[in-house]
Amino acid sequence: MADPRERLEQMVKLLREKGHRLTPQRVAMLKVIAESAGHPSAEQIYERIRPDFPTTSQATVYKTLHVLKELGEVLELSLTQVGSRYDGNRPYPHPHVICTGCGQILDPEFAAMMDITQEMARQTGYRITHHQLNFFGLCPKCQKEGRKARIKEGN
Amino acid sequence: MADPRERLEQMVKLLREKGHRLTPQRVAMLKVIAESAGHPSAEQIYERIRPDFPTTSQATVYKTLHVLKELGEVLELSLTQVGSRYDGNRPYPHPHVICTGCGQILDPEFAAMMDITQEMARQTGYRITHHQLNFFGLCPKCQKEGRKARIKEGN
DNA sequence: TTGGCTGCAAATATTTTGCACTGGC
DNA sequence: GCCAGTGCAAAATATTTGCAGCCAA
Repeated sequence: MADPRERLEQMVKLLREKGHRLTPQRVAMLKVIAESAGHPSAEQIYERIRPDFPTTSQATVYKTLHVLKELGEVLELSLTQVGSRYDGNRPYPHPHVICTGCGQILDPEFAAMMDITQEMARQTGYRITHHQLNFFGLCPKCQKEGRKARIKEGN
Repeated sequence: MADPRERLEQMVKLLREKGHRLTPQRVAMLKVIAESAGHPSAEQIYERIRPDFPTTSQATVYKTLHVLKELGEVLELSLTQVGSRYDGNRPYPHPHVICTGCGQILDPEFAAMMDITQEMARQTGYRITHHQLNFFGLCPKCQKEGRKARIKEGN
């Protein structure tokens, strides 16, 4: 994971360059996103800035997330059964491994996606712009504790 | 694509075996699913059986889809921006290539997913049960017509 | 000064659920 | 006849939108 301070500065700089305003609420959000090692939901981001900005609304969180998505500074992980999660550290398509027991999300190493994407483009004639690759299963801890899947992610 | 008649019989047989009832509405749904070359939404299935069963409700469609998912007879393709699509012909995880211009969905050939899944399991210690792999881009036709992406599928 | 941003509320869209009634087996 | 399935409506979820007032630049 990148250094949170650097990451924050990057995002601040880009927002400025693109003519977006840096309100205190927005900066607070950026901090949360830059510091999150995991994959927070909009709700979680909201809860984390609420202590400092009690009047903040979810709408503001969603609106800023939308801006950040458009600028390519966060990746939205669309998980139907759980809602969206946001990754501000690796804002480009990459695989995720998701525990259906406890909800933990990992970012495994996997370099071959570019080749596979090209093969798909060749096979279909599509001009492919992005992808999503998610694996679902039980993490080691949930296996040990005999936990059952709560999230039934279909695809 | 499998022969629709055979596919229908398969599903009918399994529902019977598992003690599910075969109501006329349900059989109509099974037919639609077995005959669909594409990836219909719940709504589309609903619209297709409505002429024959005008009082049918969406709830019934969703409930039957749920049963079929549990029996492993349909694959649910969770596309956040468009809602879920259902594949009754290849009810196991496989890649999809989705046109963000017109919504067309293809099922390309790709054999290596098992190996990749094993590699992910090895790397993370997860017991992986299923996955989703979607590619987004413009189909040849939309490229030619200069169409722009309408669906902005995140990941 | 001003237009982007905020925050509240209402709207949207999709899927799920409760429940009385019906009909498949 | 029993009970799963149906159909209507209401609920639950998650996200988006409208708009009046505010404030970062």
